Amino acid sequence: MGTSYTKHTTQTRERILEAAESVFADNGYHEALVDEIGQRTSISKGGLYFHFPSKEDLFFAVMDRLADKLVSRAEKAALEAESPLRAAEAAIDQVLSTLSGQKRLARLLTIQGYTMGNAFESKRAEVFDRFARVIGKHLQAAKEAGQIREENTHLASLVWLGAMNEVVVHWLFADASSPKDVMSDLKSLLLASVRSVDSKVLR
Amino acid sequence: MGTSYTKHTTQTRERILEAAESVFADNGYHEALVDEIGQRTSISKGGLYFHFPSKEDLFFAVMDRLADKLVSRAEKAALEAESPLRAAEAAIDQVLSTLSGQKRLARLLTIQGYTMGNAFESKRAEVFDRFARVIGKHLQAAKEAGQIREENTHLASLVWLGAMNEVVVHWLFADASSPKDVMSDLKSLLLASVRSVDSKVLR
DNA sequence: CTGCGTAAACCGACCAGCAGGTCGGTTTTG
DNA sequence: CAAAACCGACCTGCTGGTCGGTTTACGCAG
Repeated sequence: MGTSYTKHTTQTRERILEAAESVFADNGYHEALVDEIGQRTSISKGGLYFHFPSKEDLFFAVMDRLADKLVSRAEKAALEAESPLRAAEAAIDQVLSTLSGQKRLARLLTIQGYTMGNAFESKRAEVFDRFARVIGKHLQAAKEAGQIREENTHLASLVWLGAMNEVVVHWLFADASSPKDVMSDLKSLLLASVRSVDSKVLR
Repeated sequence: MGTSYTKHTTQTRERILEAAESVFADNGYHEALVDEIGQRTSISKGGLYFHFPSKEDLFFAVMDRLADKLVSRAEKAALEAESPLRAAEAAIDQVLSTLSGQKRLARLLTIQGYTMGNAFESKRAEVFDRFARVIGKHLQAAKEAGQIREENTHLASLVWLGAMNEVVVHWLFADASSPKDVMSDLKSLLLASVRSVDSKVLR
């Protein structure tokens, strides 16, 4: 129960979301054509609109699904860490290495997400906030455990998130080394930004 | 010499750029109407298209102009600093406090800039790279002066830039405290990320 | 100073085509 | 057989760009 969707419907929705994800990732919101999603799915436009009321809603659904996947991955990775600070580290590690292998997703999340105009603003905020919260939660714990110096863990989580984002974007644009390759450097920078001066031993 | 534009033409161009900037900032690329730029300028569409070959070019020109302004401000501020690290600090300080007072510009630079779709990708890269380079230059100098620990100054500059960006975006979305108010916290985070462990005295 | 011719600057009604969305009808499912 | 799922030709609003024509600016000759 819970949902009253039939199995078939759910499957189809999933198929559509999958295709839509790749189309949006390739083209960005505006340049993505509903008809192309139709083609890649072998579902007619009418069929598509039976499942989603509008292109916009479809896009939102795609983003939500994506965020769900990544956030849960990150949180799962964080669970296995042996200290709060390590957990925060593991979270960004997970996200970054996932994106490293999937340029398309990375594009969708960092760049294409914006291509919608004002309507997307709140959505973008929502998705990024979810990530920020994951990081922030662990940083807060790290602070309480005395692992870090920084007081303003919320700000610190923004910094971490922003740094990740920029590294990914730079990789996408300048196709520089993949995020995975700079991971260790990046992590030491971010750790240094919050770590208490005398806690090198701790970690 | 140099340019063969008449004074009149230059003035008009400037007027158009000004109006376009605000229209784009308010609505993002796609939702911005050329006609509205016309209205705010009291210049007909034909007149607009006499000065700029397309909406896209106009947008690019706006972004370039904006980047010019900010970058030169940042570099000027950096000149007056007494050490490379301070210079880097001054640069981000300048940018952040400028944007603090102008939400519109901030939007244009951080969010709306993306709303173009694929065509804008390289432009975005260009603009952000200019900022990254300014920061990177001073960080590099700081490294050579032994002020910082971090080896990878290029990565560090991305981190700084990304952090700034995210702080601004978060401010815009969640209308949290203005960047100016978190400046000092932010700066200590960023400084900590690169500073050599025993250089507290130095700065 | 005046008139004039040329080119720059500007006008605004019109065009075109794209793509999101609709809808009456058909097929599938249970 | 009813409802859900799907089809795809068609419609329509929107907006960037065009273009023939008008006005303004300006150098120059009379």
